Amino acid sequence: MTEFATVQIQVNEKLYLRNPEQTELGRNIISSSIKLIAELGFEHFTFKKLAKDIHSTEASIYRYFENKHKLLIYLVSWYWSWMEYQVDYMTNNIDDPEKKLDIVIDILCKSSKFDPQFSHINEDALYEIVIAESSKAYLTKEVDADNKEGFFLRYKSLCRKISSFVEEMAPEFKYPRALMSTIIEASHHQKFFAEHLPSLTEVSHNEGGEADVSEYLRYLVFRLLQENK
Amino acid sequence: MTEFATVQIQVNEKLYLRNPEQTELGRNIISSSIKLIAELGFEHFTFKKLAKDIHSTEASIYRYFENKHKLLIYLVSWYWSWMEYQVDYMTNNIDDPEKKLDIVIDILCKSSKFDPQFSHINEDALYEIVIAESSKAYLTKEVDADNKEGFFLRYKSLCRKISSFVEEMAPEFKYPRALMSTIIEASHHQKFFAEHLPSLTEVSHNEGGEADVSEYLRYLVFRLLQENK
DNA sequence: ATTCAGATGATAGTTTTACTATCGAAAGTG
DNA sequence: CACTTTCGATAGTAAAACTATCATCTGAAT
Repeated sequence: MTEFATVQIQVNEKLYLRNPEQTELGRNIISSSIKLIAELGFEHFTFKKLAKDIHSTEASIYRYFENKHKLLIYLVSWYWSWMEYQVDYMTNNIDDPEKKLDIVIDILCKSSKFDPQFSHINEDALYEIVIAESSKAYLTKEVDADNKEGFFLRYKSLCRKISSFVEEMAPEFKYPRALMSTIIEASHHQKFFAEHLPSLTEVSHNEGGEADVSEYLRYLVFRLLQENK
Repeated sequence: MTEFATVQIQVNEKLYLRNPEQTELGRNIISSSIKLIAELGFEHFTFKKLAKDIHSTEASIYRYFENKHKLLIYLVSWYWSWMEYQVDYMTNNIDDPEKKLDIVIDILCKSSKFDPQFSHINEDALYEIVIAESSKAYLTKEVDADNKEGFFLRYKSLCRKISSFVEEMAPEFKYPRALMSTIIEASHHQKFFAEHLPSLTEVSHNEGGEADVSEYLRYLVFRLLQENK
């Protein structure tokens, strides 16, 4: 624990049985699960493999998370919370909504490097998980029950925040929320397509070349909003 | 078998072990799996439940499909193939690319009623599956191998076709493929959000009221392309 | 120092899922 | 009528997804 003001990333308490941030084992679970899910994909990821990786047992992991789905929602929520913090931080003291949206797109596409300062969280691996697995967090039959529990508040909060920038920039525009959720989702699947199904997009996949996705999204957003100023 | 010219919906032969269209059991597998996946969600759907539903056995089902993931890809591919047929049919003899794109959006959002004429396929249930499960077909670690086998040709073919309309309408526009894949994906998740996470979109969820999603997508597409004529 | 609660590890066991293998009956084909 | 293909029936395996119990260790309260 440092004595510096640390960023507080908030996730819903109902997502875990014991707070993983507060113990060594908990932090090991988080950091190893990020590594393993990114590596194996969510379907092939199991608590048994996780236990083996951190030299612990399945039973111990079940004391932190009810099941791997809740763990996934936890990781994704953490990510949204972290994104929102970055948006707050980077748009602080900026008034021009156009500039703010520009920054948002950079953050979403990870074009900007922002020091994570979370030692046990591999941010790049977590981003990979968000791209390929995050939609599985809500694309289930339990979505309504999970939503009632507040599991998606972080996503909704981020979407609300960035759509408020849209409203500032283009008050007449009718679809700020829809556009921002479209942009968030598109930032993931366009990146996935670029890498795996390239004929579905003009966005190209260069190592570290995230500029492309953000260019596309920037074009899309500003074309749409400039008319509605 | 009728003697009328029947629509040929093509899916990759490697997706199945035995062609399900050619036997009674095969068609039962298809129609019941559509019903069950829509009802239970893909995660809770098993071959055991499917077998029970059609009064057959697991072993028999495994003679048609290697596993439930291939079955999902089969169903989704069938859907893309069917979409492309509808696009061909409905845009036939139409020259104006703007009009063609308008029709495409209607078809994607199912605003247009088009007689399926496939007795064993419940089109509405299949559409539900496409909305909530189709991205799971490619969001896996096996995506590159599956793509090499040609499992996603139907999606890519549809995307290629409708982006050619974009190119016709706005030859200067730089992202026809990306825009069309964005629109296809958005047509699903916006509908999902409208129903389950409504704060993520302005699109509203009225019974049968698909007009909303298509209105949003139409606005998006034509705003973007009208500048690039 | 002793006790006590909480956290973890070790072990074992259950149910369900995802398959694979074998066999025999039925049904259609040459 | 032989022959092949299809399907159902049954059984079995390996792994996944948990649940339960008990012993140990640690740190805090008394």
